[in-house]
Amino acid sequence: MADTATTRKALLLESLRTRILTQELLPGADLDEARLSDEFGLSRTPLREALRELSGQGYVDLTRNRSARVAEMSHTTLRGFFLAAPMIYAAVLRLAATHARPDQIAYLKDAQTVFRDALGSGNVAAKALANNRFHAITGDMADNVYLRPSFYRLLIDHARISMTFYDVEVAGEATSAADQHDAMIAAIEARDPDRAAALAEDHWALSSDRIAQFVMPAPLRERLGDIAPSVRSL
Amino acid sequence: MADTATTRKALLLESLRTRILTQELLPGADLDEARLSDEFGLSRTPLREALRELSGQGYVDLTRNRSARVAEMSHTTLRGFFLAAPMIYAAVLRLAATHARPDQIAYLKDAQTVFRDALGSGNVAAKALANNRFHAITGDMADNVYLRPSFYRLLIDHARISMTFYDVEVAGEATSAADQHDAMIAAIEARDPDRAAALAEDHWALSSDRIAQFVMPAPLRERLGDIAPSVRSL
DNA sequence: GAAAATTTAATCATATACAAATTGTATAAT
DNA sequence: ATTATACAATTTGTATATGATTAAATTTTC
Repeated sequence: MADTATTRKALLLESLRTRILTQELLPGADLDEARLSDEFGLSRTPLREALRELSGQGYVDLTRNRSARVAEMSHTTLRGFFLAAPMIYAAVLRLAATHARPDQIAYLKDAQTVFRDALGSGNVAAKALANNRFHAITGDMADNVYLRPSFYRLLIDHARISMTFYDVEVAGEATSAADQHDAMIAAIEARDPDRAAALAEDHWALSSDRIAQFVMPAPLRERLGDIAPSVRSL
Repeated sequence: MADTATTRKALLLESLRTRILTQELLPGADLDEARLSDEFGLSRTPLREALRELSGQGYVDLTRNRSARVAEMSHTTLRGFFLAAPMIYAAVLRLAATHARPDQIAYLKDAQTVFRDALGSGNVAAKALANNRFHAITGDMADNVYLRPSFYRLLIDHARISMTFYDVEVAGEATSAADQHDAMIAAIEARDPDRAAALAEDHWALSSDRIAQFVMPAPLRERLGDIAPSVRSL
């Protein structure tokens, strides 16, 4: 009985994480305790504890006497994301190349296989989740309790942002991301921290460009009087 | 009734944080739920939620079916601390100098006054807590949700390490730390990110030196046959 | 008709009770 | 003497019930 209950709790945590990462639950969405406890066949006590855990990891925001909500993403947080991401990504991958254990490298290769499969599937959520898992493993490899919380927080929002921006994918970008993953694996396996850090920055630049292009696209350049909905690139 | 209960919960959180920072609760110490709920006049339900929160912030480690424990500090975590601290401290102070609001600067000055008072008092815990509060405010100023969790995690262990090492304080070091705090305030007020970041690194170098001297002191240099307990410096 | 106040419904917070799991101890068998 | 197994005690995990707080809707008053 307790066995099934604890399973349900683990299931709930995994489900909420996935739904938040894939934006099935949008930023700011209300997480009603009664509704969720019904849905997962749990009482409200363990459910509330699960929400506390998710809050600690940055998935959820809590306010006293107010329902839990999916962590917000404003233009301010986006700015903070661009500032912090390159530094943390590079630091984590540098440490990963220093500390990675053989079994972790095996996990990473598995995750990369799953990622390439997801790229072929055309399933946007699968891509974002597979990418998330790949980088989460590098976070474990780095084995630094001080960088981990920030890195995971970044990965959450990187996945959510990707869910928005993978739709307007530029041809070839995804495969070059996959190639970079392979290069990272090689650098880690070769225990080459400098190369790993450099790859992290390259990888980031790629993501960054895509996101920047989405947030600040080339403006429409219609002349006054033009009526036909043609959009010319600059 | 609920008012006093929520107050007790806030009190519990504050008390546990303080006790952990000051090493009154040592790393690895068991946090028995029943005992704590008795001590603070709370039922176990809110107590368990409080422990989840503290776990998210890095004060406490949780394991299934096992009692909560104060977060460990091994030689591995210490190494990770030295690796991550300079980078995160500099980044946070740089952002603080960019984003600090006037009311936050006022808070920071208050905290610095408290810190100088604590230095005079000779109370080791008071020093560590006041220093912790000062830097926590700079963390708020930086206003970056991605750096904050790591920075706070660093501050926790910085305080705990200080509690060990402030005992063997070298004359003049504490006051120069206070002077650096003043310089930081000035840099933030002047909105000079580069100077703020540089000060963070200097400040860190000071802490770092003290800790290094404690962990790796100059070895005893007795000659075989020497009996008198004289300790010569190199 | 609009604004303010009071009531009502919904939701979150805490307390108590019960079930499950782990750890320690004692006894028996090898 | 040592190991294995069973039982008891302690502690954690979950469920249900009760109390407090907030938000909304209706009513009342100006």
